[in-house]
Amino acid sequence: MYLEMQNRLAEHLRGVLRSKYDLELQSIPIEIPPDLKFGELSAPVAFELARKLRKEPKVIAQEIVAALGSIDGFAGFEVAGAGYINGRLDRTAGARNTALESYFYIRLLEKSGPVQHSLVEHTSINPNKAAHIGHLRNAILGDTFVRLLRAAGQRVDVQNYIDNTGVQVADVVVGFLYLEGRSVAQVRQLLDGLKRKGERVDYYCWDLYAGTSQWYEQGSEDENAARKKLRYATLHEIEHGGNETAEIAELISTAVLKRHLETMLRLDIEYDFLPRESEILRLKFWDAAFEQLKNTGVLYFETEGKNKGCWVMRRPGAEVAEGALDEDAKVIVRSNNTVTYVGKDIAYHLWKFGLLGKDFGYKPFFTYPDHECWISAEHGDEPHPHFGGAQAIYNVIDSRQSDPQANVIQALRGMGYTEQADRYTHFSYEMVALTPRCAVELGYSVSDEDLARPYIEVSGRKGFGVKADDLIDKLIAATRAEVDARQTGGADAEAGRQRIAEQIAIGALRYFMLKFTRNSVIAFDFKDALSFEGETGPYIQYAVVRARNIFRKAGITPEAVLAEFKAIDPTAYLEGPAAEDIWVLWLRAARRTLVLEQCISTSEPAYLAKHAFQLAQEFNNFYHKHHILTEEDPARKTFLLATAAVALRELVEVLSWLGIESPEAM
RNA sequence: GGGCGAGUAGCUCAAUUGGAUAGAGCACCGGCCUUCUAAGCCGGGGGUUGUGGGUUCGAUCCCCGCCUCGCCUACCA
Repeated sequence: MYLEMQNRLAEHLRGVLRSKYDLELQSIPIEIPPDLKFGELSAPVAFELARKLRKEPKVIAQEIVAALGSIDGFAGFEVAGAGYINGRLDRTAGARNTALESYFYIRLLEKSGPVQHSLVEHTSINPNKAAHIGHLRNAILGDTFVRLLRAAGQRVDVQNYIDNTGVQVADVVVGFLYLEGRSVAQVRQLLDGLKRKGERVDYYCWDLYAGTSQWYEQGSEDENAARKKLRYATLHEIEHGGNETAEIAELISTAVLKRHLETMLRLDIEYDFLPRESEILRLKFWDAAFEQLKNTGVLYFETEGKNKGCWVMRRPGAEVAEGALDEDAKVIVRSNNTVTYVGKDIAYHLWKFGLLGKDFGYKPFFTYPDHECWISAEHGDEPHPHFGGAQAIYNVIDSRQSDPQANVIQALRGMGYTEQADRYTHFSYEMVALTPRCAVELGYSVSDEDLARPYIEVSGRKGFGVKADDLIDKLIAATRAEVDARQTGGADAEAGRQRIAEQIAIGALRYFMLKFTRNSVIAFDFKDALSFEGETGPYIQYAVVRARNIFRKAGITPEAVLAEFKAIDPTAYLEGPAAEDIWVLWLRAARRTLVLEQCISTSEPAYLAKHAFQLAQEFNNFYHKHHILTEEDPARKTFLLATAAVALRELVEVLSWLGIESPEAM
């Protein structure tokens, strides 16, 4: 409702400016005033025009208000402060519209035109160790953004890129081959053994990877040099394929990848397609990209300076005089003819936009209750769904990768794909680090230098961090204890309690990862993450449960109440000082699509998290002040029930967009 | 050296992207359970928004200088 009214006001203002001053403004910002005494919507447009029209803002505002007349849905307009144009809504109409909004989905961008096809890539954990809290932030941000795009009516493919031939996988393979001295058969045996015992392969690799990383530095200088050589020899065998080393890499990376999918499924996170580095290499994506890059002049062969013999590209924003040597250029093809990571990434991104002229093979890999997740293959199965060829892409990758991401975008732009470059979003976010206190708590030895820092970066290489499954287990144990203590659902609700504890635990975790804006570093601490009070997921879920209890006890459904609400006149209950706090709740409820649009245009899910919290807060406030079931005036009771119904509907819907379930009881 | 980000209440973070009196949570202090569940509600103290200038009707936000911190910047992947 809010978004609709905002657009309506902006359109009318545009019309007034056109007819009265012959002015055409690009955008007419409409804001929500800081206090309800200023109305529900406000336009500071008069300030902007003051200089142009050489009049006082206040005078301009008065002229505009006079010309505005009356607008459907608004009770009136007035000038306040130094020249704000404040609009008051017709509260009765506003409440009725809000109550009418579909109980489940409202398609925000139903406007006109075809449905946008977007591709979101997230998670992308190297398949050589267990997922940790940093990966959780990535996956939760990505998954939530997918939900937001889908809520707005977009068609979205979810991809999880797998670097199964990189140095990280090579390191763990070195561990199996040379530290543990295992053959392919023995690795296979180990995997079977772990499976039988119900142990997690990714945990096993976590330790082995950290051990191997240490091993590279543990020996004498000569030994270390030899070990590094082994490392790169292993890497090249994996890249090349068709040998035992590559076979071990395939076994391990596939087993670990399955574990990652299981971990993420605990958080209700699913994928459609898993493109792998190995197929990008074997299907020769690079060769196709290289031709295009050379033909468009994005890449040039350097004949002088430190990059002599390499194919390089200019960095974005670099200013180099014509004909001068650009020593700072980015190397894409090394002098030994091998391709850098950015080079392969350019090829991959051409594929994402359907510009490469090549495609993956596809095989089914992981089955979800309602769909299949496919994986890339050199020779795929038929038939298969088609991925790639998207109009817009979002890469959920931490901010440390902003440089290579910018290079890829620059390359696309240079090749003439400017529209695609504009629709390429590096959805960047800051890392999750540990507070020194948390690191000590976990038993890591922490240097004095690190103890003085606000946070310490996690490191898979050092085996330093909190594993995702450990955190989830811990959260569920804590919520289960709380649920048991409260005897949630009655004394013999044993079976349901585990389910509820899981819903609350996941709600707490997802909310925790979403409440911070993307470019704020999360300094992780168990105390904060295990908190269920205040600005947390469980606080919001609790509000839902409270609302549901009202309807349970009243013996009526929210839908039935909203149907009854149509028949009463709520005007008397929406006006006057006593009604302000209730009207505030209605207004908040009416803001969902406005917030959704904001989240999508800024790629910032945190706004919706904040919205959910504020809505819950205002509902709790309302819950306390107005006792519904004892209300004697039947019309007023219907009005109060309708208020609760709208709040409940919005809470459940917004939580679902955040990937958080709404438990039946708490 | 260059690039990006950050610096806001004791702590952790917001601030509708330049708007009206800078707000939440935690922590601390004090109240509220015979009521639709206290994972809750109400009240209280807490601020020179790192710093110095500039731009304008208006700056936490934009520009310049300085200070502090983090990350990126290799023909490694």
